[in-house]
Amino acid sequence: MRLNMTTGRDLVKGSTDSLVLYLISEKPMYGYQIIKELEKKSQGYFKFKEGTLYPALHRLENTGLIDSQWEILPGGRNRRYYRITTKGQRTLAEKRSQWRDFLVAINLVLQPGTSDAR
Amino acid sequence: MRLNMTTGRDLVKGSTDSLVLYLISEKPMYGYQIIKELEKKSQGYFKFKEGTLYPALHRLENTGLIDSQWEILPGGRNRRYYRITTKGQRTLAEKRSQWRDFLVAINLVLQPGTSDAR
DNA sequence: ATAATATACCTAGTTGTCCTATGTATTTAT
DNA sequence: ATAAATACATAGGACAACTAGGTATATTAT
Repeated sequence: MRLNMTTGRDLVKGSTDSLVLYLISEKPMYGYQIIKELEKKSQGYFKFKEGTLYPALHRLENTGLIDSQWEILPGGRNRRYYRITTKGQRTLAEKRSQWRDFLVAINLVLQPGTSDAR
Repeated sequence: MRLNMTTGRDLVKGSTDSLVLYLISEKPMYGYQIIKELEKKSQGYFKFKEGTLYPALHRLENTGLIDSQWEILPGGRNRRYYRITTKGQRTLAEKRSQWRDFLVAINLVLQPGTSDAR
């Protein structure tokens, strides 16, 4: 039943917004494209579900970190392009440093050093 | 309102069980001790809430990754010591490799290389 | 003495993210 | 003709994390 036991995908929780924000910061992208790009760049590791990505995009837009613009394609298959905002860039920078802090903390714990404060 | 915006503690989500499992694997510990040790080792970064840790411990015990034994102290303040099981050790090893895979994937995405598969 | 803090356990209820499943609609490949 | 890919969307359920409360003893500060 529990599929996620061995995949380790739960680690993704909490990093979704950062990853998406980062990708969009490189160049404006639409949802479906983000899913494909993330999968390609990570060599198959990240396979975002639509039920994960689209709510995340709406979340990011609602908090003003990204904004969007529809591109009307010939036919009915339109695309919604997302662009990072100035606020989003500030937040992304913040998230980068948070990520570094997190890694440092993890390494401190895993470090087989003294557990005594000095 | 949203306090967690700047703390970056959401990154912890998904790594709680691994951290706890790792700590216990070093030596048997009781809940309160785990909270304090994690805080000390991480130099203040990890400050697990009781509402986070105790359910996590019960979760790990229910899935057979750890087991517990009460230590009766003189007075009424007893301690419940947790020990990693064989199954827990296997799972911990798995989680280590998942963590490595996750870091690799993240770095692949953040790498400013070609996004073309080769 | 007494109040506050630290130690030590616990859980019910809320919140929020992620996934499943489903829906709509067009285009391309078989 | 039919399946798969492209492209968007959301309702519902599962589950982890936190808030906030509870119980009880020991220690430290006032």
